[in-house]
Amino acid sequence: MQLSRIVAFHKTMGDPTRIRIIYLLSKGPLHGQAIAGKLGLTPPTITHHLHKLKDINLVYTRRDKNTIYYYLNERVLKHQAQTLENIIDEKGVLEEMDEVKDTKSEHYKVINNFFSADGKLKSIPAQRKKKLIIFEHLIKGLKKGVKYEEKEINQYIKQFHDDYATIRREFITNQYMYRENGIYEVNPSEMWAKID
Amino acid sequence: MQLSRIVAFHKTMGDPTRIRIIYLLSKGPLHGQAIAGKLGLTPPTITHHLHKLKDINLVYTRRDKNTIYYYLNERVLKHQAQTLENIIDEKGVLEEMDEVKDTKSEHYKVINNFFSADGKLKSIPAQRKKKLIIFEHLIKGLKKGVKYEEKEINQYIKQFHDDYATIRREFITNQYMYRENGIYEVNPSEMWAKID
DNA sequence: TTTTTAATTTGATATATATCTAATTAGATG
DNA sequence: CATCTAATTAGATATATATCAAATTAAAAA
Repeated sequence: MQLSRIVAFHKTMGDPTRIRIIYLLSKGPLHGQAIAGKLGLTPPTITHHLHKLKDINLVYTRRDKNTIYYYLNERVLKHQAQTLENIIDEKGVLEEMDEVKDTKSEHYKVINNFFSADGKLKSIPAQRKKKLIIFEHLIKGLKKGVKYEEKEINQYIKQFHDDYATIRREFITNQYMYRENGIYEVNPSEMWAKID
Repeated sequence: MQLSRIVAFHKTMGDPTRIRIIYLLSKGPLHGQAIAGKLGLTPPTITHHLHKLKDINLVYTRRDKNTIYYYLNERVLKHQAQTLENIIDEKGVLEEMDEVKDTKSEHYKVINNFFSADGKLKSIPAQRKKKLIIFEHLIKGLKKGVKYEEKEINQYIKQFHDDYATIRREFITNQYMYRENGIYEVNPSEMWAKID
């Protein structure tokens, strides 16, 4: 898990209105005006918060005629809860912080050049070496041993770049993941394409 | 759990510097200037963050001569992680938002009644059953297989309640821990006093 | 007592953000 | 097309906060 993602999650959770929204949605989907009504706030305010909740992938939407229903993505909540516990137990949670990766390393530079301040991928590097560094970075946001559906992978990649199809394909090509019957899973790192 | 406590926790966690501090402390206690050095920030900034971390009871301190060492309170992290998961499992995590409080488990209720908002133990329950629930909760903050000195045990208990001597004695009486030559260690849970 | 060291407080600055009203957009329906 | 409805955007305001330099405090050492 990347530091920026952990921070983004908690920052989003650190607001009473958003916790209330999550609580409401945990009992079933609702549309915007219903949420606004229940919380005594205006629709623009709700839009504002739902946008932030969508940014961390905690809600998703389904449209029915003119009305958009908001659903809670419980998987993300569970996953973040585990990450919290793992900060203490596991080494891997915040691996990017270890001093081993000194700030002058090439990896760090490439990542800094291609990711914008808000964590989005500005473009996909043309150079193979840099491209692999970026992909390796992205793949770390996925859990090992977890089976993902294709749309989950798309959703995850879309956080960083619109062209999720290309990146998803590259994940397979470079053996960061494998696919079986439309189910994706992260490969052990020994199988990944070699950067040097 | 009160809404305000959940929000305060996540608001505090929603900052990269504080996550870094937590990560550093998860590897062992450090004093202020050491943290400042490792993170490339000034002591006032670290003070600022440590104050916020103390507000949610996530760190505690021990003074050694002129130097104050900061310790991570892992129990609080675990507890909040559970709360996160329980938001969706309708265990009454946000009871103040919902009139239906009966779904709460008895353990949960007792813990909520006897712990104050900032995680301190308001009093030691008189009823044996409740008392054991509280002790079981406290004992989970200690590591299994680790040998503690008596003053370490005292230090740990003092985070929650001033009368550490009584609680430490109860730990032994109810077989949550055993003592040998002044060294304490957590017993396997089969040996603990039975609550029902 | 004087000096040293670590931590804290104070005050300033820059940035972020929660909320509202008013205006606009996107679909659906007549 | 014209109208209705739900959602979003734009712009404004008020509040919070992360950070630093400078000044101050607290405890230990000399």
